[in-house]
Amino acid sequence: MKYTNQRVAILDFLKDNFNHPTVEEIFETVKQKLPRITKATVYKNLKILVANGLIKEVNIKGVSRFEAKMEPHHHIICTSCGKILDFKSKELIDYALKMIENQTEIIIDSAETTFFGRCEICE
Amino acid sequence: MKYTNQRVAILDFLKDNFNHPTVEEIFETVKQKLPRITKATVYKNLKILVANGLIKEVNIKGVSRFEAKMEPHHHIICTSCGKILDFKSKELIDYALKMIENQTEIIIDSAETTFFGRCEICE
DNA sequence: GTACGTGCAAATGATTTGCGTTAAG
DNA sequence: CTTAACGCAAATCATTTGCACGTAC
Repeated sequence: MKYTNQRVAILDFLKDNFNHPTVEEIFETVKQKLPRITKATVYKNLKILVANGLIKEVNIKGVSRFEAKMEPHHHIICTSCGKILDFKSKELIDYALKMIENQTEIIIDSAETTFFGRCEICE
Repeated sequence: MKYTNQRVAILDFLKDNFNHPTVEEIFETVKQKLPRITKATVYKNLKILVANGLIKEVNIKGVSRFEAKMEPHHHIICTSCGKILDFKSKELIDYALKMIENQTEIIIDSAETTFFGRCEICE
């Protein structure tokens, strides 16, 4: 994979942004640095960056969002303001895996949990 | 909400089908009973059935799927054959909620967990 | 220099919308 | 009877693709 300007700009943006931006938001921001970039290029690059394990794609309410935080973690979505918070808990991940291991024959590789609620500002 | 033939057919199909069908699959099946039904009608009805709490929408790998099983449960997806299994564990749900309650100010209403792994046939 | 990536425009696919007609209650 | 829902076609929106040109390595 070549580290082109476009690719690096997308990566840099995601490394600094913890709001789980959508394709549209990534495109609009990167466009400010590289005005000639197109959405097709953003799409192609996001796919390649995901495939190379440099970013993660999360689907929230049918919308694709991206993040550069690679450690396993959960997402909490405020159903009032739409904010997406990260929630990391190794205990919870381990507990879930043990639970499944005990009750099924299935070998789990990864898990994705999304919680819905109201954040401290909105409640 | 009126219980039209189309709506009842969709509901009946989902009540008997535990494979988390997509819009396309629902459309193709219901079409056999009601040949004049269109995809637009299926879309409109799925939305209304979700809004009325009669079915649930789950988004798996960017694809919308539907189910009539309303009790909270988790999904396990076999990354080899694509099969989607249900996994119900009240303990796990309670544990997750307690974990968040202890560590944040957020009030959680619901949670959606998707596990990725290989099923007993594929492993 | 070569292969991979870019930008553009066109294609595809999913979902939504508007509207005249039909049927549920 | 009245209003919500249907079927159809067109519109919209997200994402993908093909291809000539450009650039990272």
